Amino acid sequence: MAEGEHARSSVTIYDVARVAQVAPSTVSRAFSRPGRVNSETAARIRRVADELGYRTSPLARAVSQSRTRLMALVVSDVANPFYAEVIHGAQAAATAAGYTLLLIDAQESERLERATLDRTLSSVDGVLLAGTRLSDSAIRMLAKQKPVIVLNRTIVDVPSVVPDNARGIRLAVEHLAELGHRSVTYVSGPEASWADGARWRAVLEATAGSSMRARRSGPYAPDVAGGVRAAEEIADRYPSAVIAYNDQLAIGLIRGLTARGVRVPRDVSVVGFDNIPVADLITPGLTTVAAPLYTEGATATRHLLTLVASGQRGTSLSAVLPVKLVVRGSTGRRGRRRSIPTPAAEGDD
Amino acid sequence: MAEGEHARSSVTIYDVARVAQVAPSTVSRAFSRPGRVNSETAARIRRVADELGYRTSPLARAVSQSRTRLMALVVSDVANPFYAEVIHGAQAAATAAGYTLLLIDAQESERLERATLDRTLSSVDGVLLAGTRLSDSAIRMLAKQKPVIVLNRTIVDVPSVVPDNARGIRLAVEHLAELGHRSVTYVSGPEASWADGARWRAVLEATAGSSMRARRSGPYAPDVAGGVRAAEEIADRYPSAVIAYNDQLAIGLIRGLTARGVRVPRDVSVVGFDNIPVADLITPGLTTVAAPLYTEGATATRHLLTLVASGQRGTSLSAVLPVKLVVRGSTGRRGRRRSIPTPAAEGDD
DNA sequence: TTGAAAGCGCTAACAT
DNA sequence: ATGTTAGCGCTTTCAA
Repeated sequence: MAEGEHARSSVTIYDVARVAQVAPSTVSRAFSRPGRVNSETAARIRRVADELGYRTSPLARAVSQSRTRLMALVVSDVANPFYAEVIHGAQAAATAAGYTLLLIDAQESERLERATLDRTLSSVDGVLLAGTRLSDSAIRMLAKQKPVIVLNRTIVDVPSVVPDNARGIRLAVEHLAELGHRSVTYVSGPEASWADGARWRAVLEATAGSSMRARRSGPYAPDVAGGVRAAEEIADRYPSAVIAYNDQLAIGLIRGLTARGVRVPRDVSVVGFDNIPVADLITPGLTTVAAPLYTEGATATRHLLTLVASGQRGTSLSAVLPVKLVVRGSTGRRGRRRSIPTPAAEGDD
Repeated sequence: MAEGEHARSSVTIYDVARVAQVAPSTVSRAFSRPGRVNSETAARIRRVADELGYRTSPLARAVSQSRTRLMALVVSDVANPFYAEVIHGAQAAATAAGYTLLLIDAQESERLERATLDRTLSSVDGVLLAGTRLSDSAIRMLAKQKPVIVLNRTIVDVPSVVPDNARGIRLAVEHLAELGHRSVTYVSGPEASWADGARWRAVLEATAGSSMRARRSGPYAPDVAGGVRAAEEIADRYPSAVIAYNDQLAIGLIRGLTARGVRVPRDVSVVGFDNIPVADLITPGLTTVAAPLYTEGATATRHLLTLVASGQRGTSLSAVLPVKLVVRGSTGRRGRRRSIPTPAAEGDD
């Protein structure tokens, strides 16, 4: 091998076969179906393979088997801590099953997402859509070609994995009610988001029976900057309690509010959603609905691989994962409000 | 196609060839070397391909070309925000070059890393080692088989991309000196870490000429928990200024210190390294050396693909990326110390 | 510019 | 239990 160059073509199954004095197919069997070959022959083959430094070629195998042991994981922004946890779970489950992850970061661009997915689709056994810009119908089309699981969104005929949004929001609302709050504002995320709709509906449901009032503000970008903007908009007639679409929005909200002299939780209580790691690091700590991010990724992956293995399109493979409320410092008893001119219409907060 | 099943075998190059009335090889050319085929024929082929819904198979192509357009990205923990940024940059650069990322999360396990890499190696054109448990020699071996770039670490004969640790630390030390600090403690990360060694050495160098004293504490795990532990150990004779191995350690340190009644920055100034997004979200904001995380990922990827394209083992492709100091609230003037029994030996802090 | 044929590394179907 | 042959989808000689 010339200096400065990489190893040429690798050792093939034929090389092993020749040295081990067996047919290539036998070598193949020795590696894929060890049971179907004489144990002595198998041992000899393995020994020769080791000596020669033979490595099977997953790609070549994939071509002849049309089974790649690769799965695509699509997110809209890898750097988002929400996805980080999901990826972590997906990665672990995939590795455990002998699968490898193809990471596709759509970078918030539908065009890029389609293009990349298009290029990649034939190389994978299945697709996990953790964060996607694709329309429901586009996803249904996709699901006709390959096994697909969507995360954090439900689509007719496509299996999904979602956190129990309704219960999470209910827990949050109850928590606020216990603290004496009589009204809650939902600070919403992206308009088109299924999760946002689900959460807002849950707020309405959770407050319906009680004496709590629900309002909505937004939409805002589901990041810290979006939260800061939200704070600007609600600062002059801020509510006593807020539930934000997600943690990042909540964190931005707290920042923006604090910067304007509104104290959290003294003046306003803030609840987030997801429980990303930062929630515990900021001051005050963020009270939030803890979604099992890691588990979502892992579960979705397992379901996907089940689908792959069965070769069916099991739409019944959806899951709703349990959530819980993590109470930290950003929520507190409803206090006497500082005197701020408030529209007369609102008498109770 | 049976209901509930996925699409059978896809449209091949042969199907297109038959319908377009040309030889398969011509279709192949039409897609890979458009110049080498009559433009009218090419147009016809493209039209037929579109009508039939033909998609090239990257895998089959890879088998015959031994060029997969896949690259492996190895990290030790996807959920770590440090890697999140790096992955982001790598992903963007890879996509831009028509490459797809195979994400390998070693989950802090060398065994798992070796195993996964082993399984995957033949499927990729190159490897980007962003966070690895592998030994220098193991990496050199690896680099003999495929193009490799290491991040945040330098290894003889293997091209790398690292931030300018020395300059970053120097900036931090100068900043502390200007604030009146006369001594600095370096809270170190993992013992085996190249970056940790580099940073500690940089602390020594930066303080060498000046009147500053340097001490070292650790090693600690490079995460928030590690920082909390570090706080426990240094709390009773805490220094006036600290530089931590990385941001997570610094954040944990601040937490632990604060919990023990030591105020930051009033009692102790804390500087981190990396400038992960959280650094700006905590209270007080973390003063830190900003490493160009995204750029590191992108640069490393570009270098890797250059290597792949050249087919050479260019060890000269290493880069040291510029850093800057981001001053936030965690550093301040050295104040009068509260009376805490301090070993008499230390008179100046 | 195009076609025919051989080959990439591996697996599957059919023999023996 | 093993060998023989054909074939996965694409590319690459080599001729024409």
